[in-house]
Amino acid sequence: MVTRDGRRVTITDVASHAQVSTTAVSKVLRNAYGVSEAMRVKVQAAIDELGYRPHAAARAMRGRTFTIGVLLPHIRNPFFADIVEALAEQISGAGYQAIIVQGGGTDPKAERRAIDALVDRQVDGMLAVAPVITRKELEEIGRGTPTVVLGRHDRSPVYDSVLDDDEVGAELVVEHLIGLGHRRIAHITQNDNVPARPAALLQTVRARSYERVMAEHGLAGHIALAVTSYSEEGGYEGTRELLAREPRPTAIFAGADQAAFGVLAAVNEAGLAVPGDISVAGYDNSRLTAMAHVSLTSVDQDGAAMGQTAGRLLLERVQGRTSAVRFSVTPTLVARRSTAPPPAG
Amino acid sequence: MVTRDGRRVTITDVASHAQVSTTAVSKVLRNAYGVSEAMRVKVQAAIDELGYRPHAAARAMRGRTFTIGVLLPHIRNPFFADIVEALAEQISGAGYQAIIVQGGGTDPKAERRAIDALVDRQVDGMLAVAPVITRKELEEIGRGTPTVVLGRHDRSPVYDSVLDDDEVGAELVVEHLIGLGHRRIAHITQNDNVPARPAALLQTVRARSYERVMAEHGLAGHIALAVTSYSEEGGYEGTRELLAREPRPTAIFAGADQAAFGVLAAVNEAGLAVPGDISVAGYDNSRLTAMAHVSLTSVDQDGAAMGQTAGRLLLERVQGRTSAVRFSVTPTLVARRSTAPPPAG
DNA sequence: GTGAAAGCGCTAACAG
DNA sequence: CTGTTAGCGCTTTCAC
Repeated sequence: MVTRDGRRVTITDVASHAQVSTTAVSKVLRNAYGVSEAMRVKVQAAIDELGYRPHAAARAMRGRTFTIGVLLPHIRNPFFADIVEALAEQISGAGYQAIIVQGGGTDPKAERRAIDALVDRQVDGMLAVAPVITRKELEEIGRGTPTVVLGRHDRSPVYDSVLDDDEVGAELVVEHLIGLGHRRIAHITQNDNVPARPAALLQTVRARSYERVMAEHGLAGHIALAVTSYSEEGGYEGTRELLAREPRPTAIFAGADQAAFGVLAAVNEAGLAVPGDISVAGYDNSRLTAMAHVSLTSVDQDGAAMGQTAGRLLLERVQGRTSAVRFSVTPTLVARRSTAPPPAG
Repeated sequence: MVTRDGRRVTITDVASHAQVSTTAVSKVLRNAYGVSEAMRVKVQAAIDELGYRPHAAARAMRGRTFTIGVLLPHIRNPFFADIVEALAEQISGAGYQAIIVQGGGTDPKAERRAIDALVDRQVDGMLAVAPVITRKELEEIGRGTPTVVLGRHDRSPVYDSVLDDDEVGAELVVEHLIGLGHRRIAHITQNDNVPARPAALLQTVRARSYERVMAEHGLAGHIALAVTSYSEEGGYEGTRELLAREPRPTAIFAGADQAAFGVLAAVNEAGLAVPGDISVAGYDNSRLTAMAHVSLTSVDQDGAAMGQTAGRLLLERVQGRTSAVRFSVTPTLVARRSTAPPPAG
């Protein structure tokens, strides 16, 4: 990949080595129309011999970069790994590479900077996971760069959407707990003060769905929300708050597994047993739920299907599709040992 | 950031808008030497007014990309998040952006592709976290792109190294367990069949250190290794294997927290208590260790310091430093409730 | 089917 | 201190 004089091998080196024009090499590289088999073989041989790889930045000046940018709020949630892995797998076949940038968690300014960084690097497409900026901003970006938004509930004619049916997911959990006999079911949610409309955020959908199902079962009076965050600390703090109420809940539904782990810690610390005294459920079905000391009831939302679909949609966009599509996965409940009937009395 | 006709705003637009040359704009952008204050103000006004952002790919053709590439084996380990966050924080002040690519975990081919992707995108510097390719390959890459390697124990005059003193870390754990009275202490390690020399890998260093300390205390006969992987599944499988031995260990030291969580699950499933029947210790001091149902004894290796240092070293390299440096953090033991004296008898 | 040449947006000499 | 100009490596007309 370097010439005798230490320079990087360029398309010109390949061309002169194969005794053809740079145009011909370029065409072979891109499988473009109009190259004879003989030419293809000759050029490919030169490419292999010199170990040539196209210079992505130079490509970016004219055509594609063969790069898909992924915006993640952070890389702490293993659930994101499922999404990214499936995406990478899906696009690699077409010669695409995924690059990841971290947005600022819940800070819209930092998120915007991260997205701009991708746009400035001329990614051919972008997957934005649970972004918090406004729909208007996303559309502005989507007009310039093919975009898939994952995990938001607002609709747009500009970008594609991939999401989990959080309404159903939350419903599954609450119905499950009610079915076990629980009435005092609490919920831990996340409240960000972000530009995006609350109804567009998955945490809002989960919380509203929780409230709705409670009300439908005549349990509106037992609605108890702890508004912290989808993190271990958030789950821990929220639980301490909920346990201090009188009477305390017999079940806690955390909006995310990470928060549920914090719930387990707080419940345990309070000298209470799971599920003997308190049932606990999470959301995401991350690997640790199965592994946890007390295996955790959770909602599976098939991150692999979401990531794979996002990849496919982006490739389609690069291919030229301009209409927006919306893909929703239906979650399923995975009941484990952390939920059981409430204690008698 | 787009002109009336939908084109992206370029340096030429800014120049004509401010009635100056593109050179002047370029100099202002880069804080280069030789611009009057008046010029700076005028150009900056035009930049702000037009919402101009430099085109990273175009920059890459001539000078810097202001991009640092980070290679991660995968994004499942939250410990990596500490490193990346600290790195991003450190370099953002200098106007740098971090982009992350996933190597193939333990697959050297995929890892090499991921690294090449960064090089092809002209990153100004690269942080390779726990790479598994050979030192020779790393040096080849390091000659072309400023490189910091994190978590490897081999030395190189070409790239910088940032690492945890895994020898000390493992020693702390084993001494701690021996101090509590344990003799049958088992260790769960990871064995990859990778191009890198085993001695260069942190898991080997931890395992060798475990064996050494055991031997030093006359416990060579009690050395028990389960060779699986640093993952929940690896910890789980390794533990089932260890518990089947006769007599079974009274303590299990997992080489990574993720594996330790699998240990907890397997121990629990076997109807044994932690730490009543079996003490468990991990490595990494990830946040969940404090939160876990049974809070986990672990080794803290200050990922933030490592990430921050990696960022600083990379900026120094970009600035022109060519000599290689090596930075090692000294780990500390964080004893929690998962370790206690062995059961009597 | 093939190649010559223009040009993407920027930076780095170099002149003025 | 400021501007003119060449050219980075590639893709894309457009001749041949």
